[in-house]
Amino acid sequence: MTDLSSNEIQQQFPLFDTALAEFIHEHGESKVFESGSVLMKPGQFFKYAMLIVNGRVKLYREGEEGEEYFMYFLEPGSACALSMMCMARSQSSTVMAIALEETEVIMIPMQYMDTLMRNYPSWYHFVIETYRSRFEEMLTVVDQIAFKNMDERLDWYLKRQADTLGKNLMLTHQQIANDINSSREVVSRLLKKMEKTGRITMERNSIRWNG
Amino acid sequence: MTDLSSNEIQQQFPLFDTALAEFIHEHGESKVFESGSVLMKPGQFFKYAMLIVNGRVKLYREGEEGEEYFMYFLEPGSACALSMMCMARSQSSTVMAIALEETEVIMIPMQYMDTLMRNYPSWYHFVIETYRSRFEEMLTVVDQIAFKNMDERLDWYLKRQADTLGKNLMLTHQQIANDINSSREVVSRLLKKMEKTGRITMERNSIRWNG
DNA sequence: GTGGAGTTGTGACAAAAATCACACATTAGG
DNA sequence: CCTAATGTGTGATTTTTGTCACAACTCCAC
Repeated sequence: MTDLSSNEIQQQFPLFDTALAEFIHEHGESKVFESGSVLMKPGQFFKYAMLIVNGRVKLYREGEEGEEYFMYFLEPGSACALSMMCMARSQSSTVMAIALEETEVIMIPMQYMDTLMRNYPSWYHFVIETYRSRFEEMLTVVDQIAFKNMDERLDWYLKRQADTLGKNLMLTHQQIANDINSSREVVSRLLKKMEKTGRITMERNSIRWNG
Repeated sequence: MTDLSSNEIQQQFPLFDTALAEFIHEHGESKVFESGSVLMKPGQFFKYAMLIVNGRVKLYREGEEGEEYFMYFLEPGSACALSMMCMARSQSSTVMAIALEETEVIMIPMQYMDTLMRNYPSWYHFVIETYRSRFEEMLTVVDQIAFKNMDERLDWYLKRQADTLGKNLMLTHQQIANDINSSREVVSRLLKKMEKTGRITMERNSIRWNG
């Protein structure tokens, strides 16, 4: 039983019909993740599908030698595609998800997946849409790293951050470098250039995106 | 109505139960793509889910300036995840799929998706598994381009080619360079090194993978 | 205040990859 | 057999990115 009423659920997830919202209200479990806590980590086995009600989650890929690469954010009203893929524990490395703020989640136990799929058409529409949008997002990530140079990738990275986190980005150069798998010095220099063109304004520990 | 009997379908797609195989036999349409023909191209709108019965399909991403990046192969017994996502036409660039050999496909019209999802549990298990495995595959692609140098990426590329196409790879250096978005000279030099270590053997127009 | 940890700026240099400029070999087609 | 097209090898150079070294600045804790 979730903390949210079925009405509130339907409001957050507009694709759900009333019956589905009620089912989820009945069988889902509410959970709150503290800012900074791990929702998902390499090698994990999933027992729940996770729906984000509130807050913000960052997903990134970890390499074998501890490298990182930022993939995308999960926002309220979306679901964690990976949790729904009911993945078996994976190979060497997989995906890391951490809460950027206090994040409220509805956890739906795996055992209900069949029922949901069979009896609630709006559920599988939601599932398909979730997969589709994440897949598309991954494709744009591939585009960037496969085809673009650092300056363009950095620009794109900042744009995405600003789109979901707001124009005032509390990020150090080092954090950015980690997210795009570059080095602090390179990021510093490129940011400097971007400041000259007026695309950003820099302060200590933060960057303002001017678009 | 497909050319294949429901028995043959079940044989190719072991996850399908008998009822599903019959439904697909009934409502699917067989189609053969010539070697080299395009199954899917940027900006396309899908009316069918595609199941690969025979042959081999190569999927790659196209960049804005005509760059390419090889993503993965579709093999018999698998489905095109993208076709099943019922995508709306996409942005600037998306995915290209071409047949490497004569390829036999079952096309299932989109209008049956709801029925299939609702009444054939083995269908959505298949769909989920298709998404999951493609997503994982995309993640490994990201790993390579984000974290690895050209020599490792080339090695990984050749390994994958050998895994699905066999150890004798009919590829020119230029084709390889296109697939991994590098240049012919770089590929030539790296191949030379790999030949010295015995990992491959080179001939004109082909490379033998020795593992 | 003082000290120290964390952040940023910058030059010099190294490494990886792309590009340029050819030479030369193989093969297909007349 | 000759020629043109295609494929391959290799040095030299440039561009891009990563690395190293170190200075300077900010801020918090003591």
